[in-house]
Amino acid sequence: MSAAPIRPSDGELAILRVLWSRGPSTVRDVHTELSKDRDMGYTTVLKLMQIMVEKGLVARDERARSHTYRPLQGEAETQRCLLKELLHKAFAGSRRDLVLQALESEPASAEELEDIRKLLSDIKGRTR
Amino acid sequence: MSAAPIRPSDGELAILRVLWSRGPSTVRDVHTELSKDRDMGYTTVLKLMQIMVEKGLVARDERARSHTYRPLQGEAETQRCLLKELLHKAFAGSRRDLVLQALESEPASAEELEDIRKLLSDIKGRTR
DNA sequence: GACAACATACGAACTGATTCGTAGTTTGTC
DNA sequence: GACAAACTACGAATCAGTTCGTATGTTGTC
Repeated sequence: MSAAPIRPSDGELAILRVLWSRGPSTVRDVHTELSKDRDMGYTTVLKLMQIMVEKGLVARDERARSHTYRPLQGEAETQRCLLKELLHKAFAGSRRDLVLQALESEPASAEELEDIRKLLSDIKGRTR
Repeated sequence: MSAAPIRPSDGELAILRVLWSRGPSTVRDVHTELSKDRDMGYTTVLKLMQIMVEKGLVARDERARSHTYRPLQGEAETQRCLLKELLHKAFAGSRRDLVLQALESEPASAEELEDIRKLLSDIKGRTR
């Protein structure tokens, strides 16, 4: 049994997303990547990543002078964790309502809907 | 054009949910309701609701000694707002992935899936 | 009128998250 | 060796959200 996923804060999530897409990275890598969007100092990212080690969100390889970090929990796992939280806080646990609002938020394109329809029949097939 | 919905904090959301389900309520009403779950002081709820007035989340009717509060934005609207935020923070904007994880989180029941399938074809019909 | 019950107002403490400056260490180059 | 560049460590300020104690005002009952 693996441990329950840890809920990352917003800043932590932003860093995790870089690690998920780039694979193990240094603080500089992550900072460079995040700097494309927001404007944050290098040591801010460093500090955040150090905290993430303590929390068990990432592991650090200290063999090289520039430590490399890798995520300790998967993207899907983390997404489910955050979604579950929102499900209970805002939707009283109704997944139906959640999906409804997800699809209503901005008009979904036809391809998007078709895509999701396929997804749904996949899951149904599996459940059967 | 109505104003963009305001993102409520967790505590504010809990209060809004009471107001959505009960309709206009006093601080005491809300406190009584929330006390069933968590354990929080009366003045904590009061303070929170006062802040919500300032933020424009709720309106206050001061005619009676016990002021009554009503929500200024709807439940669905607020849900979409929160969902949209999560969509971009955690799913890189992919609604498909979001719906996928929503359905995978806990195994969905057959009825639940069927329910959502209907929902989907409704939306498709509308888009067409 | 005195008192108890209950209401609002509000300052202040506390928490978790974020941000960054500064200090000190290691590495590479001349 | 001296210097610049790049790294980690860490204390401290700041901010939003939450919590609650205390002050103060109103109402109803005896």
